[in-house]
Amino acid sequence: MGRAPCCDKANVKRGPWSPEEDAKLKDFIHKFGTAGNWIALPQKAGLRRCGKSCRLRWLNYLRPNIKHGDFSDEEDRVICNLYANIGSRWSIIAAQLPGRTDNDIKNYWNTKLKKKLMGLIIPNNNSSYNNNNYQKKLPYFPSTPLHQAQQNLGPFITGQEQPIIIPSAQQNIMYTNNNNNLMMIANNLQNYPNFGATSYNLQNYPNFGEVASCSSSDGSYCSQMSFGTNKDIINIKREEIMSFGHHAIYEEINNQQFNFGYFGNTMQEIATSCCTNGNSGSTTNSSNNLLLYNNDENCNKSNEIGMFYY
DNA sequence: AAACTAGACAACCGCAACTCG
DNA sequence: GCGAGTTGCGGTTGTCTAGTT
Repeated sequence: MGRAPCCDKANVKRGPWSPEEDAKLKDFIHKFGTAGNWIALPQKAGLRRCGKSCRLRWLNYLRPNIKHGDFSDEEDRVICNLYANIGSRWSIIAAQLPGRTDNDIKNYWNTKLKKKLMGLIIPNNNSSYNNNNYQKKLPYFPSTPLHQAQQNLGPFITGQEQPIIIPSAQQNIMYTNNNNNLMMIANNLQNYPNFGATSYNLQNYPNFGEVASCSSSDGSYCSQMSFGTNKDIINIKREEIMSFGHHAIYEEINNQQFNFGYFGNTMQEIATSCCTNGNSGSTTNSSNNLLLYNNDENCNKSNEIGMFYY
């Protein structure tokens, strides 16, 4: 025997709300509030609706101070940063954007923002390679099935396009992987044109503008990594990072730990840390390639997510 | 002009967490 | 501590509309 339904579906109206229903619900809540019980509310208010439906309609559209319409650049930035950090926790993200609802943000992300970001990050393999076009040198950062990943990586593998060169001596690379949003950051960018290019591209994009930076007191190496927006910068000292298990970086939000990224002095170190944190990374042969995969629940390499040369 | 398609967004569903007796 | 009822959340589906064929 399953759970009892929350309402009698046969006698309940579904679909879009009419202005009359909206007015009834608004009027009732203004006069009596929700009385702490959404399930009983529709009957009291004279609505042939499910209590859950009433709650949703009120929270998403009828309550005061709801903001509709286009999202601002600042809102884009907040959504992107939070999504990169905590994933699809829409209610937490909505809490940071006054007037916006979780449903609104979820729809916006799924229909617009995600595409906007992917369009900037995935290289367009159809156009000719141009040394001055840094977009073409960006690492491959998609959340795509393997076959599509291979398709996109094809030109790199076959040598039709230049691979991304990451110096093996590269220090303090940070590789973040949160719900398939990936980015790669390195310190001493001025010494590494390719990473400088990556950073340049990301920083030119307002939503990633303040995502991350490395700094040190003497500039010789990265002793501290910052991650976040101006409002919410998290500084993690190198010693602290290295003291985390497997070089993984965690952040606590609402008493829950979220994986924040991986840290290592070499790509091998990053691969090792990825392996122990839900992904797997491997170095292949002597050509200094690094392949990263998302693991499925059985720990099989199921989804190629990135390929880097160094 | 009709049929079709894609995008946007509103609404629903199922499940887990929470509350309270 | 337990269980029923309720709420909150995130994924998914449904509906509407504008654009295209």
